[in-house]
Amino acid sequence: MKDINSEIAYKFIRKRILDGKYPPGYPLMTEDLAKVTGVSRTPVRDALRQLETDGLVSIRPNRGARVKQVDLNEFREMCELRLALETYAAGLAARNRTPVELQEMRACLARMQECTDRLLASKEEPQEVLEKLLIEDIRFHVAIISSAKNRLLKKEVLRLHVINRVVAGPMPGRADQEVGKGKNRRAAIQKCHDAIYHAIERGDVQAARATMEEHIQDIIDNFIKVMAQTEAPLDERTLSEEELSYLT
Amino acid sequence: MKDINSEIAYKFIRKRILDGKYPPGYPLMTEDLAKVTGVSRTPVRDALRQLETDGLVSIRPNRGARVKQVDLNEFREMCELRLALETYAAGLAARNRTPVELQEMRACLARMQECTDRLLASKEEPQEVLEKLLIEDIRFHVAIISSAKNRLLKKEVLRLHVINRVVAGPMPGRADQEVGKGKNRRAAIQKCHDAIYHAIERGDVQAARATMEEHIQDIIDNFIKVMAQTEAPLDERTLSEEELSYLT
DNA sequence: ACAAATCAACATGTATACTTTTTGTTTGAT
DNA sequence: ATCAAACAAAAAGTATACATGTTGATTTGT
Repeated sequence: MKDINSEIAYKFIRKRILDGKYPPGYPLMTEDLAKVTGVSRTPVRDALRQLETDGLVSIRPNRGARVKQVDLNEFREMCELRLALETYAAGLAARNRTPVELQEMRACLARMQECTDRLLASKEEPQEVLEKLLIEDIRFHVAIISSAKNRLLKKEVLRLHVINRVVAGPMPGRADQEVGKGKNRRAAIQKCHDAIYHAIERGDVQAARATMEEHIQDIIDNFIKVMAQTEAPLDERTLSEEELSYLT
Repeated sequence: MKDINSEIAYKFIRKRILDGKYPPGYPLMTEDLAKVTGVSRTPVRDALRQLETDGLVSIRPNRGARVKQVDLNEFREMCELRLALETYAAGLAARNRTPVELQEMRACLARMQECTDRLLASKEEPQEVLEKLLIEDIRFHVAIISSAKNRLLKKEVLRLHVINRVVAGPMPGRADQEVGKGKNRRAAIQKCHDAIYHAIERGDVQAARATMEEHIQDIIDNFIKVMAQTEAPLDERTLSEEELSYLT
């Protein structure tokens, strides 16, 4: 991010958080991290601050840093943010997309269709295909956000996706959660994607928004369902007051 | 924010940025700030990082920090973000608002109406009334965001408002820009606010969104118009690559 | 005289010693 | 035996000295 050494620390810690080696709640002590990363405490602290703004770490004054734990309420809030941003982005994409971006989306759709077909054909659900499907799904969504031509919007959405990923756990085992389990569901998702694509292609802002909103809402509902039965909700309340400081 | 001393520095610098004493582009040198704030460079650096995540300061590696300058493109992007978030928030508010929150909104509307009436009556436009109008306007919007019951969303919107405020310059002189100049325009805004309120009151999600979107879009259009004739656009490009790091 | 390279100054980035705060344990009184 | 207060260990926060990089001016070569 900023400097050579703090960037080393940043990348190091971030990687481990995304890998799941530092799971949510894991205490991140500056001295230990300094030893492990080979830099001093100062750049480690910088890195932790940066990770805090990424939403991956929470720092409490005089009490150190931990890998962020997201309780169910905060998760809901993050989902609503995604919904607001990605829906709006789809509308922008319908206005601003270029031919090559449309081509990219079509390519993603085709590759996803291929994966889906393969899954429908075989009785088992090979992990490898599921993961490929997930990757293409992400690509598709990123292509749309990119077409919106708004870097801030894109950055924010990607940030939320990354946090989501940490909450959900590491890559292997995520695929079936996100891509959907039943064959019906998978077919439905494919249909959704098609609808979104066509709305964007014909420049229909309202339709792009509506279809995207429905799609994301569906993903989120499914995700929360899976999450609620898996995890025990953990909390970490910090009451606001930003409203007050805002007018002073 | 975090620690005692870095919080001192944070508040100190933030205040001056919002006051306009440190205008956009102003170089923020750690040593100078350390002297002025009475703390050492370390907490000053922390404060600058925090301000960077607030979007008020930009830090470039090995080249120091400056008060953030927003070029016209980035400003447009921020506006689109606001549009996405506040529009969605209005929809949530229509679902989640409580009676006392509705009361608060009505109170704001009444006070704004009073201001508007006073302005329509007198020939001049006393600065004091304009500022009161602006304050009530902000209160109204904050009340809506609060009713959405989403702290993340609210925090993000307030963050954008603060940046907007810095871009627009200090309080005196802003009022006429934001509140609108002509009497027609002011009446139109009042109508917009009423429409938004009624949609939220009757729990009409779609109408709340639609009216809010129209309203914010109108504010933004006006703002950009004023801004474009006032300022020469300045740039500060940093090419992304976050898309790449996202999949690794 | 102008361009490029060099050097000096200055600001940022880093390491480390020092201070303060937190946290858990021991000890003492009821 | 229980609770509380004092204390000790450890980690965060802070200050400062040192290293590294940037900037702009001076010098040198063509």
